[in-house]
Amino acid sequence: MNEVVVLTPERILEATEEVLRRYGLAKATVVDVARALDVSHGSVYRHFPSKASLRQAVAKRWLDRANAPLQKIAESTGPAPARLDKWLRTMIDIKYKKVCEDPEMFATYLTLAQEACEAVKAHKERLVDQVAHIISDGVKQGAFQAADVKTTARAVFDATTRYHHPAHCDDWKDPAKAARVDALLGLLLRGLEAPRKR
Amino acid sequence: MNEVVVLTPERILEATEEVLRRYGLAKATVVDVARALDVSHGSVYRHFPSKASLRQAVAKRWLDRANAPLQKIAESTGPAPARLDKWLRTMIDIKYKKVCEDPEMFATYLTLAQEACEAVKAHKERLVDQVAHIISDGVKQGAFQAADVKTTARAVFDATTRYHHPAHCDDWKDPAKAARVDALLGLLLRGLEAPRKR
DNA sequence: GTGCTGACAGATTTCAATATCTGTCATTCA
DNA sequence: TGAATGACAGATATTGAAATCTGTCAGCAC
Repeated sequence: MNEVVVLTPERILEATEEVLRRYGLAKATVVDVARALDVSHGSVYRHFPSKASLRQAVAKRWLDRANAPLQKIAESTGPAPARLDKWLRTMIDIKYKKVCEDPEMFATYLTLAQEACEAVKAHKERLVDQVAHIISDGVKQGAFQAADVKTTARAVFDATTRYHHPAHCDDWKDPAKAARVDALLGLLLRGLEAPRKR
Repeated sequence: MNEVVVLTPERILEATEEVLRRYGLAKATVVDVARALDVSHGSVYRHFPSKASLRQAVAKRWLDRANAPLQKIAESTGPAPARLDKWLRTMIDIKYKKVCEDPEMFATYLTLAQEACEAVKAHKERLVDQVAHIISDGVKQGAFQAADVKTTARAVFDATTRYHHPAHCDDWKDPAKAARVDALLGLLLRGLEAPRKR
């Protein structure tokens, strides 16, 4: 029963992540990936048309993994204000933990993400939709006021940029971060709960 | 009356900006600056101890210039909500115009600012103090609610990061920007005006 | 004396030769 | 027949020698 191990896109992505972790973004080559899988580099090109597309696929995988827990919170039930608070704090935490536990890999993913900016745009769109979903629930529950849910969701997402956008990750070790996040989320939630004028 | 033109720090900074504009950040050398002033490069080192300090001084000048109009608004009188709105929109506009009218020079200043991160920190502190000043007026006027003015000011500053931090300048040409800024500022002002719970 | 110069040492950058990698494809192997 | 190979051309990265720059300082000029 000598199972022949077939070369799948999934296995290639796995190996690519390993190579990126080991060699770093700048030094990782398609030849390295092929070597890790014990195949010729031509075989890799049978599954991915270019090195760029391989990198994109790695970035996409990473974004999908980051998305899953947030999706879950967005789709849960209960009072919207607490849910939005939790969703935002979870997003902030996910990013923070990622950068803490493996800063080099975080930098790698960051660069990959910049290259795959279309995938990032789609990812952000999904996140804003999740916020919109929560806010929409909040409006139904009478807890939130919002003229345009999607626009409001985007405003909330924009307002927290400093704590989830990787460009600001150097600031995340600020010891006053927790207090600043509290102040920011408090301000936003009060803004959502407030009656709109005119 | 053959006035002898003396070499001042101010003249050196002027020449340095000119050299940066002409050659770009990477290629600009102290020798170039000296040549532009028609002196030996040793003379430049009489006024600035190092190339790094010269760059820092250029960055500082730039930050100070950007600060002036905002300071004016912060110190003016009248209803705080409108003043805060104007202050934030002015800050956003200043950055936007800078990046539009000369993107290369903006990139240059951005790198200089990263090097002179202490000066940037001080600059941001000044800006937050201006926001705090406006919010403090708002509280006195009964228009705003704020437990801790400085913390609230920081939250407002943080919340607008996406529209004033240079890391996001690529997003500033988004045609929906104006609408998104409106939504964000509206949300923040409602949050400031809302009564605090508990 | 004060301010500038220009020659210098060590650090940094440039440049061109060399090595490695990306992406293709005719050929092999099961 | 369809996946994998490995040799290849053109693109990209590495390397080390040469050129340039940074920062210092003894000496010159006013």
